[in-house]
Amino acid sequence: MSAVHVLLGILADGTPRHGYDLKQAYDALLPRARPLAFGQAYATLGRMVRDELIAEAGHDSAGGPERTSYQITGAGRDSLAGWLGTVERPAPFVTEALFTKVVVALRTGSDGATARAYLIAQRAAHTDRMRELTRAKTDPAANVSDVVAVDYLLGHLDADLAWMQTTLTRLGALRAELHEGDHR
Amino acid sequence: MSAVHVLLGILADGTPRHGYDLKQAYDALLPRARPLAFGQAYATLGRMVRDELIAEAGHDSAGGPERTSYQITGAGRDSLAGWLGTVERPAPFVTEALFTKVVVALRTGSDGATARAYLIAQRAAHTDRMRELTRAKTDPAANVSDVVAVDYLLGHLDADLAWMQTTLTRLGALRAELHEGDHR
DNA sequence: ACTCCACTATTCACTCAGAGAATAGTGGAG
DNA sequence: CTCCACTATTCTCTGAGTGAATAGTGGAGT
Repeated sequence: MSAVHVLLGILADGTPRHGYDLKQAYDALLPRARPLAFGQAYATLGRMVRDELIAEAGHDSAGGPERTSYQITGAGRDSLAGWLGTVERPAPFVTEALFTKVVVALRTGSDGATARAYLIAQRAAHTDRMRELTRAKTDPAANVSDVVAVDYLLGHLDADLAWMQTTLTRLGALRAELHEGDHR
Repeated sequence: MSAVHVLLGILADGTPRHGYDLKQAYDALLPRARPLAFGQAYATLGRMVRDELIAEAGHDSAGGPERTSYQITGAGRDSLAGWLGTVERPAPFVTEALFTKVVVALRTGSDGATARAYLIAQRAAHTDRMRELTRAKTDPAANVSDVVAVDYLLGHLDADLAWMQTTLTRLGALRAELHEGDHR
């Protein structure tokens, strides 16, 4: 995921901010997302300036290190509005390692033992993680933002679990099909 | 997703193959995954040779362009077995644009209209895609491999739909919380 | 016979994501 | 008075991902 539009969203209220501040705001806005690395924040801001989505809004070296503030431009607002107004293409590809590993395990091993063992171990890891997330969700200190993010994760872990379950019953057929070409 | 382990899986039967062939085998093994670009295939093979996961198994220039075959090494087999034997960390982060867009839309707009409109449009796109995938699944020409991949996608699209539905009812609370800090 | 096209096969150039280390100044704890 | 934590930015490096360039072979048409 590109950080560009999130940063534009943070800058959309018009107040200029500098890189360090934007990194912190990013992490605060999306606490369950992968933290934005500093290096990446500055690199992204550089590209955004180049693309005229943001512009420098002054340097400030008073009381501390030099820092550069950025503010959103008209093009930046347009880009943000365009992104928010565009539907994401739903699930064009299977990208997850979960799926890939099962296929490769079946293709590699002579019997389905590796794939079966993997699915069973992964299922256990999934249920553990779901317990952990459920705890986080019912925590009295949980805010709405957290609950919404955790619900997203829980829903997909549950979808994984259901898939693993039905795939376990299909392993034989899948294995046979993947090795079909081997004996011709 | 790194292509390394899939390529190792294809080479695991011991027969040497060259880059073009491996790219084709990759796409045939994972037809619902993002196709492996040629450039990426050769770059990945280069790194695998460097890391001694595979080794050159001879050049062949007879009847056509020069081509280099690769075969898996002992270290390559170890790496593949290690990968297949390791459980994936389940859902450490929310990485999807679906989630991010809703949060940014709420944080940006003064009312929740943008977020609501997005969720409704995305819901329609999701149901369309699900119909398309369901058709592909019930197609008499569908093989097991395809059904398993499509089931994976359908499960996650369904999880998205459920999340969108509950998030729509929570938009007000979420918006209030995201703008909390603005008036202090 | 000649041309154009599709296919096999590889390389190159380029952008961006992601991680980590390096630099440098400020303010506070002990 | 030193050390540490924090603010703030830059630099370096690997790898993912895309697209174009190069080059030879074989076949379909006209």
